[in-house]
Amino acid sequence: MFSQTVEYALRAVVFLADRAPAACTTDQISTATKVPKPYLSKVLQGLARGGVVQTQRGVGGGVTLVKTPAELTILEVVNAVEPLQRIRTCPLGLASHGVKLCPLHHRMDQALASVERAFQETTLAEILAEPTTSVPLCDGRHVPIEAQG
Amino acid sequence: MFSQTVEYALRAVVFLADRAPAACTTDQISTATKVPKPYLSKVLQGLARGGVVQTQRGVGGGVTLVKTPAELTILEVVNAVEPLQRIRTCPLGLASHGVKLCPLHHRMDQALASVERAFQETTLAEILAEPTTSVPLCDGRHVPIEAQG
DNA sequence: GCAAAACTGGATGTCAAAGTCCAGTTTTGA
DNA sequence: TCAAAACTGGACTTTGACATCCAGTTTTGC
Repeated sequence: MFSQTVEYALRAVVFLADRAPAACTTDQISTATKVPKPYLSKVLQGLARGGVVQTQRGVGGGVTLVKTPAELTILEVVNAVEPLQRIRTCPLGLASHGVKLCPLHHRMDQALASVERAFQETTLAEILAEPTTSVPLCDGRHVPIEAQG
Repeated sequence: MFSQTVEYALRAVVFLADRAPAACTTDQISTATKVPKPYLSKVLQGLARGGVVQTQRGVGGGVTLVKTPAELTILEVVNAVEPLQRIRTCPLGLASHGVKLCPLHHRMDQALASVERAFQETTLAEILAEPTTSVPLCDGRHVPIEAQG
């Protein structure tokens, strides 16, 4: 249902949000999120083009979020790499339908709308803050030195 | 978001529901739904394996729905050709997570759940009955002879 | 200046989904 | 019986997503 690219982009952004506002290298993100490094760099390029992250070359460089985790929604991340396509015109291309969808495609679009809404309503900060019995982020969660036992 | 195969399967089933309980040939369905005939036959084979339709060879044969339109949901059609995959385990394969999903994948799965719910709640009969200003089915809607002007 | 750290962008490889083709089987009706 | 109507199943082609590789560019610190 969701492409690998979207899954990878979200993992990377969650990791970056956890480390924000520090810059992280592609290597660090790749290791923590288990995304193949060469492909991750492509995904990050997409996120950069979409205005979600900034990159900085050279020693000490890396990737950082443009917005704070509290301002960034899942939807923005998804739309940066692979825009969520709502159904706006009849896929059969029937001129007679114009802008109005037939009942089938209307229902399908409602399902897409519910996904869009769920993604729109969730910020990265909320994901990091969510209480859970397991480790909050899928591995690689940053724990400040002073907080470690 | 939804594959071509799912889109094609739904178009075919909506058409069959409209003609139910009559049998339709692959040719008729292909023409009305604008799905390439060779590929449509593959999709229909999937629907047959999934128990959504029955096929009958030979002169006068064709494809029919196994259930009535009122009993058949969109979800059943989708699951027959391409099961909707909920996220049940951590995609990173972390043993430490067990059955509990991290917040990111929990949110993604909630989005999938909302799609599943929307599809579960809609029957083919509801799609055919839905009032709309445009033609109810995307072209090829059956109008009984006695009702034509 | 130079070497190491990092990202960039183009070329390439791999694989599954989408789509096509066709010879074969079943069924009906004349 | 036989031809036409229909579906079946396997082989093949095409396309795009996923993934890799590498030479090139930018930046920093010594």
